[in-house]
Amino acid sequence: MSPGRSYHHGDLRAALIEASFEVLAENGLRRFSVAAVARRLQVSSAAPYRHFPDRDHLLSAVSAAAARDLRDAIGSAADAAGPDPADRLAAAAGAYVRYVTRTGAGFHVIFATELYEVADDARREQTRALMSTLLDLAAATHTGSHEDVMLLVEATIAVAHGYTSLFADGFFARNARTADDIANRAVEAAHALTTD
Amino acid sequence: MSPGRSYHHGDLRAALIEASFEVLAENGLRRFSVAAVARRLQVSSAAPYRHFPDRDHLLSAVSAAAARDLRDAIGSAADAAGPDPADRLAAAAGAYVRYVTRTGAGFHVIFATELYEVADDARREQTRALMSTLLDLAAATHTGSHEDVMLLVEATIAVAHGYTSLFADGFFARNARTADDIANRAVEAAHALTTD
DNA sequence: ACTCGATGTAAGAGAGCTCTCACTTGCTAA
DNA sequence: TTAGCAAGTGAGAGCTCTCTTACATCGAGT
Repeated sequence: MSPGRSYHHGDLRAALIEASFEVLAENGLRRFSVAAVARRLQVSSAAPYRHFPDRDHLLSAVSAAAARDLRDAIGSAADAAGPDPADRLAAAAGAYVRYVTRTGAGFHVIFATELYEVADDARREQTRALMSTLLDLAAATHTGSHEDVMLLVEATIAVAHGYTSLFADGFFARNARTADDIANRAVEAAHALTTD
Repeated sequence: MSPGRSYHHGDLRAALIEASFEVLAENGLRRFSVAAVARRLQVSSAAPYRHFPDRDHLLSAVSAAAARDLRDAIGSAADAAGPDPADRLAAAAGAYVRYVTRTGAGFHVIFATELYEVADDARREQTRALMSTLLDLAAATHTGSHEDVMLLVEATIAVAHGYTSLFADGFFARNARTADDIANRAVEAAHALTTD
């Protein structure tokens, strides 16, 4: 226990979620571990289990927080993009790249298969809201069936997630791209989806 | 050791690479382990180390094999798509989705950051050849600088990889998509990249 | 002041993984 | 035929991880 901090942490639960983002950003989901999060906060490796019954419930809370923050980021980016519906949807792709390269928590975390069995109403609500926001942005671009709108959302996410994932895996390393470069290219590619 | 098989395997090296694909397809890169590959072949967990100095060198060999097979798959798909250059490049995206959903070994494996330090000329050559094939397909779609061609290849890969990655993470589970559905949608989205 | 519940710790069981080491087996070539 | 070597094996060291258990500490309410 470090001096200057009391025996009790204060808000370890929130701190665990925050530190989880840092671990995800540094190590990726592949090397995410409860132990690493505890180390980062300099608490014992048993401490997290006071707040989450197991690793997957911690990840579920991270997923919920990521869905909420990502939705905010997408909303802001869309508003900044102006009134044109196609611009607004494409801006969502850029926001996705920027958010996920910064935090490490993208759709692969938010919708991770290991969370399917975790009962967590907060997470369900946040992911629903996130999808709802994306569907609204897509629906504004053209009149189409609900199915078509969903397909457009999924295509936009696929573009954004593809760029992000390849960037995280170092695929663009030789070209020395920055996250902003990649985000801009994702915006451009996403835009192409609505003008074909 | 199972009866009917001699003490020596015959070609354990090749079998390890093949079994690695199966482990990747089932568990993903996240849960890939040398031990799991050895178990699948019913050899001792020490046996793989006769053929590969460490886990990363095994993965590097898998990467080389994946790059070679993926290049073949892309070449075949392009030829099947006919003469139109845009169709041929888009077909590569579909081939990518089909190959990677089947084998689990996509660009996240082929260009995995942990392989950057592994000296493996065979892998370097196969990845170079794969990129070369993609660059040729992209170059045929329009006259542009080498840089522009590279951007188009990267965008195409991003689309294909995004769809594949989300599919693998179960994002489309509720829509009950098959890999072929996803591949067709990737082709369509990739096509949009060349007609904007 | 005192108790009690919430939240921390230390210790460790049990599992899986990477990789090593000494030994064994069986093919190949002299 | 037999020596030598490539390629197996079993055992296990050493690491990290998840999660549990028994105990310690602190703050809040009586």
